[in-house]
Amino acid sequence: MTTSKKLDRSDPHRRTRRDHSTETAEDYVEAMAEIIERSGTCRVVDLTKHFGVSHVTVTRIVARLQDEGLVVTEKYRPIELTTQGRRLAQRSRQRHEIVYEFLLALGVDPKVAAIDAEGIEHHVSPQTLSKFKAFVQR
Amino acid sequence: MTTSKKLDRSDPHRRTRRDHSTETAEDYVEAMAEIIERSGTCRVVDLTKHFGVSHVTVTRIVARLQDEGLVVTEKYRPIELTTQGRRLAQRSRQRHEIVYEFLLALGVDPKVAAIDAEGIEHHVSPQTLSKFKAFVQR
DNA sequence: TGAATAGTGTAGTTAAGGCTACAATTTGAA
DNA sequence: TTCAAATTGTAGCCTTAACTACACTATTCA
Repeated sequence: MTTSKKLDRSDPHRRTRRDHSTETAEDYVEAMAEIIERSGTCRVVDLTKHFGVSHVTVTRIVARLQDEGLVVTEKYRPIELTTQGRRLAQRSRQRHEIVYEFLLALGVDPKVAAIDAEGIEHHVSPQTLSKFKAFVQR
Repeated sequence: MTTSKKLDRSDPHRRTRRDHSTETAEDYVEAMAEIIERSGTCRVVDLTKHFGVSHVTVTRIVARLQDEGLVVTEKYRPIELTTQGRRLAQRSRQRHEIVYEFLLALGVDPKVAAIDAEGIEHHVSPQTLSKFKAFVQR
């Protein structure tokens, strides 16, 4: 049997871990979309500033995102989002917004809400998200 | 100036990442406390089953937790929590419970709430947590 | 008691995400 | 136009967390 009780029991944790691997992608395409919207183009240095990490880290993550088909870029050139990347960015941003607005609606301070939303957004299922949305529009 | 706008801007992300490094510790001591409560002792194999990972992964994480003073163990012996470990476990469990109950109170299905709570609990600030608690006791 | 089996430990690999140091390219200003 | 500064790339190292394969210890039951 592949579906034993033991496997079922570990499912929530597996889910948690799998989410981790997409968090970075979501954070990055979301940031890129914002930066492009604000300034026209997105460069490694913009992401370096945005995330507060070294340009090396940014470069490597961008390369991975290109492998995954979310962005397109060439050496020493700005980074562009693919259609797929833009779609992911939009979904991520919407989710982020809802979580943030939800925390505000709960009475959390804007600064704290901003920090918590960053961490929480990646772990909110569609169902929970819709509950958040309904609460904001109470 | 060490507190430039750029640094402030990246603060939320830094916070998110720092949280990551303690998530595992919290998950593990929380699981250990439950297992010890339920069965008397906690062994590597119990954590292996609980998290659905290999015993090697568990062993290495337990070694790290021992370095951090959260657990005590010897070769081929059960794992015990230190006072510090027990304190962390209790705090983690309380927070986990509050998040879970909060999601239930919002109307999220128990199964979905269990999954989301796993992911969310590590990213909830004390302030947000108190809002959650207040909402449950509405 | 003395294997089989269950449980742990160890070695070595992979992948992500972090870093510094140094090399290469682009760009902007004198 | 050319050279210095800004930007990006590359090499190489660290840590965490995951794995397989194999070695070792403990336990159990025939």
